[in-house]
Amino acid sequence: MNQQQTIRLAVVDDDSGFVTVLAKRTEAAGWQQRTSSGAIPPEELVAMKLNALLIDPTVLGEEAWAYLERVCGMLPDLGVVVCSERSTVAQRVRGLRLGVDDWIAKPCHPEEAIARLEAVSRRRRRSRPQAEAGPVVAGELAIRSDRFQAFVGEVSLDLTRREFELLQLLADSPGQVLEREAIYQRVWGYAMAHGDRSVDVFIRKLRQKLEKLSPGWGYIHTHFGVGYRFDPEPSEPTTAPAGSSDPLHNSFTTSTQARNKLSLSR
Amino acid sequence: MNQQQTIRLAVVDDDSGFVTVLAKRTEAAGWQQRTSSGAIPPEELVAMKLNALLIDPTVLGEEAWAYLERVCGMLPDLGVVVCSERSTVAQRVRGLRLGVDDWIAKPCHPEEAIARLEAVSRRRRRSRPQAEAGPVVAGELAIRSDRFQAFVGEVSLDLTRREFELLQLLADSPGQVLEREAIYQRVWGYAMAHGDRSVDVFIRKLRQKLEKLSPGWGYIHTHFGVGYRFDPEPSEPTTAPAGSSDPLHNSFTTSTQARNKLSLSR
DNA sequence: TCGAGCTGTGAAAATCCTGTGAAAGCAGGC
DNA sequence: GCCTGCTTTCACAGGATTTTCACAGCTCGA
Repeated sequence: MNQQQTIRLAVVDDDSGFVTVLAKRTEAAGWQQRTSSGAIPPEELVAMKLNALLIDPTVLGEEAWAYLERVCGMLPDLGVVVCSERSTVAQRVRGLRLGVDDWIAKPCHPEEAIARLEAVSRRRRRSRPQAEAGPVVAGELAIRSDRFQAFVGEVSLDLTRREFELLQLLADSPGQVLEREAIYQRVWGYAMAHGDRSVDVFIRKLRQKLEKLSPGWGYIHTHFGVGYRFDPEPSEPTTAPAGSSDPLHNSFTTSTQARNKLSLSR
Repeated sequence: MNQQQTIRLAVVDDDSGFVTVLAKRTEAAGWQQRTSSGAIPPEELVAMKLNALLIDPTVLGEEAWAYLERVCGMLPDLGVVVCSERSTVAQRVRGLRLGVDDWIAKPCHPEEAIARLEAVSRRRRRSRPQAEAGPVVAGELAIRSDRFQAFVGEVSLDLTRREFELLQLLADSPGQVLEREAIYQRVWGYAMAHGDRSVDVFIRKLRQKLEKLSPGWGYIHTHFGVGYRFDPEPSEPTTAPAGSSDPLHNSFTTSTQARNKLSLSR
C-alpha cells in the first residue's frame, strides 16, 4: 500500500557486535544509519535531521538523565528508544516520563529493536504531518516535500507524483549510486518485475524537465549495468565546443553520460 | 512544559486485579478509563474517541492478529499497547509491524504500563490554543472558529460542520499540500477506506460555496495524485484573454490546476 | 571489430484520478 | 411518522499519468 519511508537513525552504543548486526539489517531496509560509540551533542542531533535514535545510557555515564531530557526536549519529533543492560521499573518510568518513547532490555533481538524503532518513528511522523524541513537544495534545484514539487527559482518543474518521489529518493542520497531494483522497490513499494523499464522511463522524464528549467546542470548520472546517481554538477562550459577533451571529467561519470550531457546541452 | 491533557483510555483485559489497580492510578491521574473483559468492536472504538488502548491478546482468542490489524489500520492515531503473559520475539515484531505501538510483558508494574501508555499517546504537540486568536483571514475569507463558520465580509458561507472542519484544516496549513488520507484522518477521525471519495465531494461543496461568495479568488488547488492545497490567490484577470502569456503565473500552480481554475472561473 | 546486453527514446495502450450530478442513507426535529 | 438537511455512495466522463513496446544507439568484453 505505502512504501515505508526511509528512516534516518542514529545508534549510540559501544557494543560493536550488536551495532554491526543492526546496521546490516537497517541498511537492507533502506534506512540511513549513523553509529557512534559516544554521546552525540544535541545540537548535532538536530542537524542530522533524524527520525529515530537508539541509545544505550551506559555510554552517557553520569549525564544520562540530563542528556535524555535535553534531547527529548529539544527534539520532540525524534523517536527515542533506550536500550540498556539493566534497569529498574523506576528508571524506565522516569525515562518514559522524560520523553523517551520506548525502553527495552539488552540483550535484545535486532529484529525487535528495528520493529520498535519503526513503531516510534511511525508515531512521531503521524504527530507532525507537516514536515517543516526546509527545502532540500541541490544545484539550482529546490525540492520541497511540503509541496510535492521541485523548483528552479520560483518555477515549478511540474513533476507528477512518481516523478517527484523518484527525484526525492535520488536526491536523498546524493553521490550514491542506486540500483534499479532498489529504486523501484522504494518508490513503487514492491519488487520490480524482470525487464521492467519504468525506472528508465521516469529518469528520462526527470532529465527532460530538469534540462528544460535548469540547463547547464547535470543532475542524474547513469552507471551502466548498475543504476543511477544523483549528483548536481554544472556542465562543462559549452562555449568551448571545439574538441572538448573534457579534462575536468568527473571520475564518477561514465563517458556515456559525458556525451549525453553534451548533446543535451546543445 | 508538559500539558497533561486528560487521556481517554480503554483497557481490554480479564485480569481483574491488574485492571483494578490500573484504574485506581489512572483515575488519580485524571484519565478517563473504560474497562472491558472482551473485545470491543472497532466501530465502537472509533466512536469512543480514545487516545490509548491497553489490550491483552489472550481475551481476543483466535482473532487476535486480525483484530489488532483492523484496529491499528482504522485508528492510526490511537496508541495501542499490548500486554501479554508470554510472547516470542516473532510475535512482538509481528504486532509492532501491524501497528501496535508497544508490547510489554505481564506481570507488569502498573506504573510502567501507565508511563508507556502516556508515551504512546504523547503527540498532540499542537501549537497555542489559537482559538482565541482573531478570525483567520485568507483572501476575502474570514474563518471564525468561534462560530464554526466562514465569512466573506458579513455574509456567511453557510458551511456545514464537516465543510467547516475541512476548510479549517486546509486553511491551517496554507500553501501546503495535504494528502487525501491525511485530510480524512484528521477531519473524520479515522483511516480513510480505499476508494472513499468523501474528501473530493466535500472539496467540491467548499469550492462551490467559496466561488459563490468570493468569485475572482482561487482557494483550493488540486495536486493530482496527491491531494489538495489551500492557497488564496486572485484569479488571473479574465478581462485579458488575448494571448495572455501569463508571465506572473504563480509557479506553485501546476498546469493541471491552471486549467482547472480557468474552467472554474468562467 | 563484433555481438550480446543495456540504456535512451518516442509513442501507443492501459490504467488511474478527479470533477460532477444525482440517488441513497441517516439523524434529528416537528 | 414525516420532513429536512447533511453525509455517503455510485456511476460516468474527460483527462492525466503510468506502463508497455519496439527500435535505435551505446558499452564492454571477447
